[in-house]
Amino acid sequence: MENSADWELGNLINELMLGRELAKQLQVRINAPSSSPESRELLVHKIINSYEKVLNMLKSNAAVRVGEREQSTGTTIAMSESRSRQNTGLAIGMPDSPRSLSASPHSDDSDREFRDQDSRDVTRKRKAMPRWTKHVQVCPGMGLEGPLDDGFSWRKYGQKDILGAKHPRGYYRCTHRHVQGCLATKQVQRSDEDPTIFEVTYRGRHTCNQGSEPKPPSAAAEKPETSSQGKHRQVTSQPQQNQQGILLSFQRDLKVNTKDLDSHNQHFPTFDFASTSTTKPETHPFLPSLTDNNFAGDLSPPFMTPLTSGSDYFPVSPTHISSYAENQNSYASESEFTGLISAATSTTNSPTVGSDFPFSQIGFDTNFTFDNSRFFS
DNA sequence: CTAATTTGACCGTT
DNA sequence: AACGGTCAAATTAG
Repeated sequence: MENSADWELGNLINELMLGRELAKQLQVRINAPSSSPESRELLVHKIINSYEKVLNMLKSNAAVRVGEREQSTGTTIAMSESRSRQNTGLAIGMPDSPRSLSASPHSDDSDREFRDQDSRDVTRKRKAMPRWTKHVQVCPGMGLEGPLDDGFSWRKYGQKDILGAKHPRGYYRCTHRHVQGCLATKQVQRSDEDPTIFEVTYRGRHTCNQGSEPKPPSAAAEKPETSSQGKHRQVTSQPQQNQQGILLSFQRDLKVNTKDLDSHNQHFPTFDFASTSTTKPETHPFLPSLTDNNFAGDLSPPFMTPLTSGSDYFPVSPTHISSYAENQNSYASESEFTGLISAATSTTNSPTVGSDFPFSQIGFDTNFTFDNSRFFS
């Protein structure tokens, strides 16, 4: 954790220096009557942005700390996902209103009375469960395989249209829930702005021993969205790799999520999850390294494994941060926290980091976080 | 046949 | 009342 802290500190300093620089420029222009009001305005804008970035960093940092503290005292907090409702304007117009015309003659109103306490119980337990979100990005080119194969077997138990979200959210629970009482659960939601990104919210930790029953490596995929006709199968997967392996691939694939940034994403045509087969092995034809995707299956909340350890929040928001800032504020007010991780299936194309990363000029070290083993001190 | 998914209904929370 | 999460009957896949 210290490294990421270092990194954040570095960013803070960089950002502050940038702000100072901008302020100086502004000072110069103020004294120079020749400068246009527009340029001054722009500078002011930049300065404000700079401030906001810094504040966001600090806030999220504080949130992490609070989270850790609460975790260690036994009260778990819910780390909620962020729904960035702000659109950068380039969303693809995917006409999906999954079910609107369903008037199936299928009423089920059975006796739910005796189920009541039980379900209440369950939900209460649920509530106390840790929850963390990770952003997973699939690689457009490779299309078929879902990135969401995280090393566990999930069974879909529901899908819901979420208010304001363009895509429905899929609900999954551990396949072995009833056999082993594993209460792990996850939700998968495709990002609005960038369909290659999925927000995967995990909840609860796997208590099942998935590793004991190895399945052949599968390139199975999930397709959170269901077109009412297309059937799909979903995920089943092999046991976890050892942590080191995970760590390595994680390290390699880690990306900073700059959600609001990529308004320039070219959206590939179809992104057809539907065609993915499932439970069966099917090693991926051209992507032997597929298993790299499995890194964070049981990446449990910060307190469980070093990998996520609170450092998974990268409040990096380049140039336009307006919407981001807004979200940040709402986290703060709700005292919630979002871990944002964008992990790509391929290192080869990473639209997010790099070119437009603002700090790069000041020497941004891509190895910043996950190269140390003492996350938890 | 068994197992997984789909999908409307139910229920707790906000 | 609306929303999000879950349940479970019906359906589909293997």
